[in-house]
Amino acid sequence: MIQRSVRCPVAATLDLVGDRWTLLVVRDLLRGRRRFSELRTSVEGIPPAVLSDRLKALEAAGVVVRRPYSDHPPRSEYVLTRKGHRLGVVVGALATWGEEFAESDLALVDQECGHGVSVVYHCPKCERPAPRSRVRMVGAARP
Amino acid sequence: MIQRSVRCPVAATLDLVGDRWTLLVVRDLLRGRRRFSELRTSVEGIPPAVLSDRLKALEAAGVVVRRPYSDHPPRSEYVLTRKGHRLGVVVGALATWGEEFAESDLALVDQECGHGVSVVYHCPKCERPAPRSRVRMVGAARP
DNA sequence: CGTACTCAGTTCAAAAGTTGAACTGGACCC
DNA sequence: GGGTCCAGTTCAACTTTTGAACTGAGTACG
Repeated sequence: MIQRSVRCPVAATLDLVGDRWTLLVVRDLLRGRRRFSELRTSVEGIPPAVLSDRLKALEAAGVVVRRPYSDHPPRSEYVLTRKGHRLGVVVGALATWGEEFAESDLALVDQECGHGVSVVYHCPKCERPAPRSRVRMVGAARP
Repeated sequence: MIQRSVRCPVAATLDLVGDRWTLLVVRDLLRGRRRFSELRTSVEGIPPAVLSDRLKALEAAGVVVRRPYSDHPPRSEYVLTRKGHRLGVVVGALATWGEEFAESDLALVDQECGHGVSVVYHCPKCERPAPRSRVRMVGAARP
């Protein structure tokens, strides 16, 4: 994806993971898939050349690491970094919206209570949810 | 975007808003932009033909409504529906990730307390945040 | 030993999507 | 009557994606 003169975090994120198929690959890495062949079947319809490309791009972006687990024949698996795991919230937000507004039969659940969870705004300092209506995107000069 | 045989909410959402530029258009609609010319300048670099296409697709998906505000010359503005406003959490999640992991100088803030907010998992029944580590995507047969 | 099959990709031509630049056609401005 | 703004459209060049076939090393079966 083309480098924009972006300082917008949304655009910056989409530059890294906004290409077609990329977030579906991340979704399945989050679900524990690690190998090329696993991803190839679980990301339904992805052409192998695209999967290969996306994994290279995700590696270059520091979202996954490639871990060889055999030399002969050369075999690797792909594991999310911390940076990659944090994309879970993005995938979760897409899932939450899709559950409400598109046809689907998968859901996010909290394993402890078993309830369906959603993705919401949250103020970490006040330790409380921040209602949608109160949230704005603003310029914030950073060092 | 091509119709997949998907029941995955992530894929379903990406089918509607996963095309290049689409979420940047939504970002600026969330920021209150309404007119073609406003969007054209605020979504930096978007070719007008693409903006036109994306607005048509968002309208077809029920994410925006086109509201004529003049007959001669014909002029419309584009306003998010409830469905469209709910994409705020997706855009917010992309922003949260981008703030932490990519270069940016915009932030999400709660207007009431003034603090930066992030996007997190939340269990509405238990009324508490759900830690990332506890959240799983599972099959959930729906009527 | 020979054949089949798996895994992790690569190759390549055709199709689809994107870009950039120019153009349209009203309305308003002076 | 010339210039500008708005909301787009047109089109050729370019890039990306798709789908199908192929590779090459290793394992498994008989």
